[in-house]
Amino acid sequence: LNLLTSVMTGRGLKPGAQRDDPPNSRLFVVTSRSITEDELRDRFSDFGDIQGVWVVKDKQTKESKGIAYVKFARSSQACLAMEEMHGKVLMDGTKPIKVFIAQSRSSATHRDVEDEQLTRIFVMIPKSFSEEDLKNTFKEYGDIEYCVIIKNKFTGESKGLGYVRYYKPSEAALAIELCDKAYRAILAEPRTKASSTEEYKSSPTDPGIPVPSTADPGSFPVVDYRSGDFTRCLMMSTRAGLTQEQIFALFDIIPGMEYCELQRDSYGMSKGHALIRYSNLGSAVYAKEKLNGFEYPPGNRLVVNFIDDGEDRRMATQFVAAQMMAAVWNGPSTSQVSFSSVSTVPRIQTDVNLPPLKKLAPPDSKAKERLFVVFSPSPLPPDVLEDVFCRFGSLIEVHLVPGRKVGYMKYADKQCADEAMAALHGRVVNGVKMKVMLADPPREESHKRPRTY
DNA sequence: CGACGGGACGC
DNA sequence: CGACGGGACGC
Repeated sequence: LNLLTSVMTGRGLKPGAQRDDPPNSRLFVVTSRSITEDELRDRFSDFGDIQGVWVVKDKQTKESKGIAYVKFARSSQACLAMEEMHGKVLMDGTKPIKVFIAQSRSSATHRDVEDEQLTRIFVMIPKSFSEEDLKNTFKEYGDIEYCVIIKNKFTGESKGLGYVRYYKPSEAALAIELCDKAYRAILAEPRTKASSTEEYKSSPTDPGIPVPSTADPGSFPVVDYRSGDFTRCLMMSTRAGLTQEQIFALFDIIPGMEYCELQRDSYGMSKGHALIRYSNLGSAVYAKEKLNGFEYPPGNRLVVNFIDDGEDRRMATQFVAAQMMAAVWNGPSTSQVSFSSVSTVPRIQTDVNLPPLKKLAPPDSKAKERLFVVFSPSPLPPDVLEDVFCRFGSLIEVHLVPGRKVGYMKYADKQCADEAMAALHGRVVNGVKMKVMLADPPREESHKRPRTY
């Protein structure tokens, strides 16, 4: 009964975020001071289920301040009302009203919520989806301005994530409300500060602090090569207008460069960054350490980061190669570096008599069995785990739980998984003891994520 | 003792 | 410019 009362009057709601539940379902309306709540309710009720109307009034005089809030049950309703009512004259002789999606109460700012932030959604899609597939899937909710699938920049392979830009906020809201939950559609964050993850994974080095070009030969930077953030590919950013040839010459100082390309826009102008790939991880690690923060030309600091090239992480242990290079490195004059010693470093040290490597099962294989692995004292790198756990056949993938000392091994074949467990439980690999058990079935319910409509 | 649930584009 | 009230459940 109380719930019903709250819904009908818009009162009795708990303070804070509850009032904007679901998100973007409340309107901020700038009106003439003579407009009443009843008039607003009357004019806005065509667009959806109104849960409350409130005209802000002066504490003393009780006069309207010309501001009102209209709460709808759904974001799509609020958006539709905004689209239809913004600019309307509610009463002769008064100014046209302004209608915006209200900022959440907790929001610090009072800037208007832009349509820009309300028309683009972010979805999870099958890797096999083309942009055309994406468009066809989401066009039923409204006209689409464009669709983009996030792809690996090197292989072109889809990352299973996409953006859909609608023309109207109500369309994006409808898509989020109505599309299959498997797409996990949410409003996209505005694309300004160049994404989170890729940058997040990159150098913790403060770019404001110049790094001397010549590191002391004996010491090697402390980096956690187990984090899986290292690949052979680097991204170099520069503010100065460097040429392809300059960049090539710079990164070619480190042996093993096999690809170097200055990125250009459609007019052939430099975009201020270049992609560089080395033949091995050690070279890439070393190049990053040497050239990130390097001033070239003097006064222009280069920024060099790893980028995910989507390759497997099998070569991660070649990290040791970087340390060896550091040891033998004598500066740019030394152009030949022997890697012979590197190849003799054994990848895996274990008390297990390991079968030979076997191919992985296709990534889309159905998991028939999962192993739960506990590491002590710390988890092994994923590439080492893949190397070890693939040898019993049918391994689909290794999954480490971030921040924990446990992981899951997915197998396409039960027998293979059981053999791996029998062979590896209680054993030690590279000094890490492993418990290998059957994993509990994944818990089914997982719709905990708050939805953004 | 040790449990999974996700997510981001590059002017 | 134009941004946040009224009222007071029941573990």
